[in-house]
Amino acid sequence: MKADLDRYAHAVFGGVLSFGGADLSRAGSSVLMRHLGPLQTHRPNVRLIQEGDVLDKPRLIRSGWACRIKMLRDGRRQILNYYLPGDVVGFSTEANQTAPAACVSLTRLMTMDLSGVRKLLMDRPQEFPDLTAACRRMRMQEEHYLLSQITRIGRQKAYERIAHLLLEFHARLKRTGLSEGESFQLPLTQEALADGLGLSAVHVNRTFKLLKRKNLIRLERGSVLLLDPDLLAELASYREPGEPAETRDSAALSPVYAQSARA
Amino acid sequence: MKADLDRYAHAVFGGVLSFGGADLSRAGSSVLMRHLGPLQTHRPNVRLIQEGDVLDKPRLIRSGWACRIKMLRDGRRQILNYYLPGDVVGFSTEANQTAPAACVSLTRLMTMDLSGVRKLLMDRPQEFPDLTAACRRMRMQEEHYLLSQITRIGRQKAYERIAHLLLEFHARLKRTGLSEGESFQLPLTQEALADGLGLSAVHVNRTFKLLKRKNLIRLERGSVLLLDPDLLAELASYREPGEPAETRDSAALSPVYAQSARA
DNA sequence: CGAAGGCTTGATTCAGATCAATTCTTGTGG
DNA sequence: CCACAAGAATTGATCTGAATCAAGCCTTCG
Repeated sequence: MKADLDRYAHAVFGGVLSFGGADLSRAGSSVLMRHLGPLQTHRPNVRLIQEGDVLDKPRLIRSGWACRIKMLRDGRRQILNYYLPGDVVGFSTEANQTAPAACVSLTRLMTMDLSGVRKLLMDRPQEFPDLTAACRRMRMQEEHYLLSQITRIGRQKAYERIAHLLLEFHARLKRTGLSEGESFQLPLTQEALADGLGLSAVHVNRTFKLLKRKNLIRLERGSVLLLDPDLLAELASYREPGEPAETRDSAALSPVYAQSARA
Repeated sequence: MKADLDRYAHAVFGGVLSFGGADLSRAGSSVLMRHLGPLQTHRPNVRLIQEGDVLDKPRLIRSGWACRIKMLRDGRRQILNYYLPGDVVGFSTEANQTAPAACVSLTRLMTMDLSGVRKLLMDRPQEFPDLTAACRRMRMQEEHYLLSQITRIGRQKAYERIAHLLLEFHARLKRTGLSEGESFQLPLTQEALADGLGLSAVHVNRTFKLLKRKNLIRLERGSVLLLDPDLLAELASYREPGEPAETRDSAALSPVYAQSARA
């Protein structure tokens, strides 16, 4: 049991707190281990963090999915980002920082308290350089996902959004060892996807149908199989984090200004 | 001229690096002053930072507007966030951090190099606690704006998006002293707004017309007057940063789970 | 003055929302 | 093990907000 936990924590943290395949060292991982709190279970659709809460109780997600949300007055819901197993919610190494948005579980969830790790990193960060670096990569990751989210919902079609998000999920799960080849478990309802994608649940359903008809994906009992990841990536303009953009410099700007005179 | 610059820098930095009205101290501000690089001018629609660039050349915007963008293969453009006078672009206190997105000028721009300040904060942060704190608030701000952006384009109607964004601009300019009562200069083309709002330029134009017809705003020669900020805020679900959400807890979740059994 | 970019407006189309059933799953208690 | 209740998923019909296409019309500004 202890050994099992150990292996798991290393895998998860190596994947999630690392960026671009760089793993947490064995040492860092075991430091982590010694400061993990007990496992805790949460029901689906429960608020883990309220908007405005002080971020002093970070939690590592061991299993299940969560997200951050913003509500509009009339009940419309926007999911800002998703948290997958291995992700950390409510984390900040700054004192008194508050949550800019609420965090809720989307499925049944198992989490572990990370307050101990947080304390370590706040009190003597220089003693844990690789944990500190991992935190930094984690923050960069999160910003990357937020920017992707904006691009998806701002400028992409329904089928592009879905393809793009599925590719993101696949890549993230792969890094924590939770995918099997080109398939993975997707425990979200179509409504939860819709609220992240800026679409209606009905349209998510229809777009799934379209992607299935085109032989791009297969869906069965909560699992997704990407039948043609390259084509999907192509049609969703998907890029792995770190993968450089094609530099069509002129296209980025109004054509007129591609050359032009002084300011 | 020197005195003028001094005053300006204090005002701008006090506003922008501070959060919720807390100003940079006179001391911090003057430290800053002594480490500002020379003024530099940039034409409109010029790339200041490429995606992937190392973030070692932060710049303070003295005048003009900029933004971060993501391009899709076919030329669609999504503006991720806007930078206003007083904002800082390309800033990171971490070594070797790279830009997750390109940054371009939207108007003619005047900026000042902040590499000196960055060096200070990386080498001896503890000597400049209020600058360090200001950086933290700046990061929080930026995340707040990204989350607002997601909510706007994900779940709001065109008129809500525009109202919301105008209110955000007004609040941000007010903090740097660049608004006059309920009016402010908006030097963006409707296309630049459209690319941030996930709309077409034509529809932005029509929605402006609608808001004018409803006597909610007035537009003239690049300036915006908010005729009824409270009503605008109401209909756009706009909240000032820090203002708590109404806690309609049940509405945030599927109705069914408002009470319910064990996990 | 002239040209270019930006703004405005009309006409038309279309992607996606909404409304309304129906069916499929899944978990539950008897 | 079965019946059933509650969500989910699916599908059809219809509506609509916003995109697109296409002109004109203002403003700058060199």
